[in-house]
Amino acid sequence: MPQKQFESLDYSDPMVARILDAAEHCIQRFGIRRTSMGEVARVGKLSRGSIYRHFSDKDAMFEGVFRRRQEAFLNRAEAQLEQEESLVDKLVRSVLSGRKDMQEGLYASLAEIEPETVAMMFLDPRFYQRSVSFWPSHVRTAQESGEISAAVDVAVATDLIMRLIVSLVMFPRMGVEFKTRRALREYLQQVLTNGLKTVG
Amino acid sequence: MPQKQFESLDYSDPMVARILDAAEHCIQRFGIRRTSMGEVARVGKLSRGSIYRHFSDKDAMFEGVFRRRQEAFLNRAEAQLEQEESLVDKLVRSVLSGRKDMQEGLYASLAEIEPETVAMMFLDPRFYQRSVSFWPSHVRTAQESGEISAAVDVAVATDLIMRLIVSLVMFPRMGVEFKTRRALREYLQQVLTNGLKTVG
DNA sequence: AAATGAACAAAAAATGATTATTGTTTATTT
DNA sequence: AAATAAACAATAATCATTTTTTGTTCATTT
Repeated sequence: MPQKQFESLDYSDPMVARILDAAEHCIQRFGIRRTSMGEVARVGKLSRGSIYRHFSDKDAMFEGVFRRRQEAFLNRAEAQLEQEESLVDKLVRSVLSGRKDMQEGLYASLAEIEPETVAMMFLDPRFYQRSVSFWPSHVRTAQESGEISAAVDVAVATDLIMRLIVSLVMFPRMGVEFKTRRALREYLQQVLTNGLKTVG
Repeated sequence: MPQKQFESLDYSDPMVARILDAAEHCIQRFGIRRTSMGEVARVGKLSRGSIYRHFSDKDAMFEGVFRRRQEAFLNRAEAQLEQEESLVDKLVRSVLSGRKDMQEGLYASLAEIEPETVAMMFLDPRFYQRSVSFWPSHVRTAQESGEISAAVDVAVATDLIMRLIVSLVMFPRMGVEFKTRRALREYLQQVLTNGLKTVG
């Protein structure tokens, strides 16, 4: 019987949920540095010992908070993306969701208190790993519908998609600012289907 | 007579050069936080007053160091890019130069001492502004040679180019790792000329 | 004219004593 | 069985204090 490689947290465990809820609440109020295990215990109305039963240390607990958030984000994204017909529309949706999450979500409030911490997270390649595994199925669907070429390697297509999304979320403006949904869609349409060539 | 909008530093002024040399030396040894104006003066064998004659404050001085570095980098890049025949080759060259600079240059040594500072710099959109103005002429050249379409807006093409370079320098691996020069070139060729379509 | 050196108050950083937090353990409770 | 509460040494944060640094000024030197 093979061992599980990546034992995921059981977010349905009510104790785990309570811990993460409390920890997340603390992050929003005080940031990571100024939050103690005692404070999390107080907020969650549980004992410090219980936290250490579920998380090896402080880092693991906070990592759990962000993992849960990201998982929830990806689940919402997955549902949203089902609604979209084309790969381009999926990208547009992802960029807009990503931007919203960055502006309103947990990262936004943490960025106000500890911008360097957020900056470090964003530059950590692991931050994007989970999202990478999200795209290949959508790529294949787009290949089947003929939206993109079946000859292009799925991993390569996924790579480009991720780079575009990450870049457009991180830097709303690079050379051009795509203010409207339409402008963003046009841009992504162009890049995905033609690169910098136009089809005559 | 119109006022100069962006008064650039006169790097040829020997006093300015001495200050920046000393400051850069200090950054490499101690980082930004642990470097004092007195230390820079000592290293550069000049008076603290002289520094304040040329730079309004500490921030401006360190900004000068990085501006000079970036200007030098762009000048070298400009020369290198003249050698390359195609836009794709220019991108490949830029990515490789960028990666080298990040691994061996001033940012690399600062990242060892103050990673958060470097992370903050990299996420600051201003960091890329200078480089953006670098590309339009190359885009037009590529349009004239027919490598990319003349119908695509120069600013849009520049935007894509910048996003690809920044992404590939910042994250050598996203979905795929492009280890060889050839693999990187193939990827960029595909993206630039066809997007995710293949030309039949 | 530009660089220096010294003096200065205000701000920031280093210091060291004090307090809080961490991660572990144990006995006790639910 | 899982959560709690208390105790514990080791580590880390806090705080008041001292020291350094900053940015400015001005008389002196190159």
